[in-house]
Amino acid sequence: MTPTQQRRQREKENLRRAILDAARELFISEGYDNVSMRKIAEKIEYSPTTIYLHFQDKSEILKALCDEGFLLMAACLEGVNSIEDPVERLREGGFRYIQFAKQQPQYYVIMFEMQDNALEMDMAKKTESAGYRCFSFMMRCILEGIDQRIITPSAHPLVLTHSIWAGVHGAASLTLSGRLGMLPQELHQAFYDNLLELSIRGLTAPAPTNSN
Amino acid sequence: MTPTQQRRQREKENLRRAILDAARELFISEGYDNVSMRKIAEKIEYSPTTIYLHFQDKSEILKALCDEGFLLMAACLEGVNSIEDPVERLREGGFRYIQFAKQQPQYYVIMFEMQDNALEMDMAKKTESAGYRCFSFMMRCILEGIDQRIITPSAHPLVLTHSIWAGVHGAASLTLSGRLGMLPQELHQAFYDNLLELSIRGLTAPAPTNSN
DNA sequence: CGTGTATACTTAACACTGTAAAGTAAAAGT
DNA sequence: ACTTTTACTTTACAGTGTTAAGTATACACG
Repeated sequence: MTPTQQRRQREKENLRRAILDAARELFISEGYDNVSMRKIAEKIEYSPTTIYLHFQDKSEILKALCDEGFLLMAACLEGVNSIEDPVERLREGGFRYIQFAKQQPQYYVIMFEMQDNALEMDMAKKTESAGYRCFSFMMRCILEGIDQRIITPSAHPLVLTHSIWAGVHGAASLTLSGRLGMLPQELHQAFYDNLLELSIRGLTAPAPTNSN
Repeated sequence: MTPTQQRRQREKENLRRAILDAARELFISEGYDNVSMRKIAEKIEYSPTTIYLHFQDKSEILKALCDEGFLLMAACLEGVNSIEDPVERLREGGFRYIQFAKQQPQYYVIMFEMQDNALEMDMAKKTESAGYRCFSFMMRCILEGIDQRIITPSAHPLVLTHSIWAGVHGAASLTLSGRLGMLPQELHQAFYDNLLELSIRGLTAPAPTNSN
């Protein structure tokens, strides 16, 4: 590849980066639907159609930002890897998960709510993706907990992990969609605490007596 | 009110009903964003602007449908009121909650995902709304469980109820947004079972030893 | 019965939207 | 110096939510 081609490609990547930055800021401050290609174009001082030379359509931009979000979250979660006890690590990870959703609400919405009819993501396949890293952080905690006989292996580890995930995601989702109206402000933190406490208590409780 | 006025009002309500029916079917089959006022109008064979004589704007239609959805769900949940044991009633209610989300995915999306920048809902205030009925179904189970000393009152009942809600909503939300890709199909039911089992085990486990 | 008013609805228009096709100007390769 | 490629823009289309103005019809009343 000639030096000129290298430079050209670099410039191309720069513009792609600029589009992503502009789009992220706009999506975050105005919401996906309220941002038009024209607005993004205006912000980067190019014509609207130029964007289509770098992204197939509007939802492709969203998808790229989604990946970015998972990268951020993965870094956030993996910050607690120093905690020895896998259960306490899981609890702290859960807190951070919810905290991430609250601190980066639009990122979280981008990652989980903005489907835009095309975001299948099939994380199962790209096991090296940031999204998978978030998930496997949780699963590692659970596997270690089972290994150390702190967590009761009452179901397949994948199932246990999804149960925990459902809890924290549910809390995040309810919070972000403003569905916590029936819970007084001063009980919100208690809610997150209790959710994780209940989940962990469920994980660590002795195996069910199976009395039915 | 004269008979003529009565008839007129009846006709008005009929048209309102027709708009709602058309919108629901379209929203459900094409997704909120892909349905235009013009499409709804075409379906009911009126001009687009006529709709504005019955609803302030597009999101008002969504809001009305949202209420309908909660009414459906409330009926669904309250169908298990015959179960004596409050904990088993809660478990079955949880199943039905998730089942409702899966059977009426677009209704569920209408109710929880389609925010449209204006759906505050402040359920706290309209305590007689169907949405509140769904919530209070869950809370009643928990209150009874505490009364009968089956459930440990480890936190404010509102907090406990929200924790349970977060779990089932999380499961529903992950399912509907296609985020269960890492979980093999044959483990999906196990996931729902386990989620409720964990939650209930958390609720019914003895009070934490508070050893820290 | 005839007339004026209120009601229900439509037409036309505005300012947007995402996106495709065609055109242009400059840089690169030969 | 000339041709081709590349990067970008202009123009245009078909669609959007919504508003303002216009129209026809059904009603209430003299």
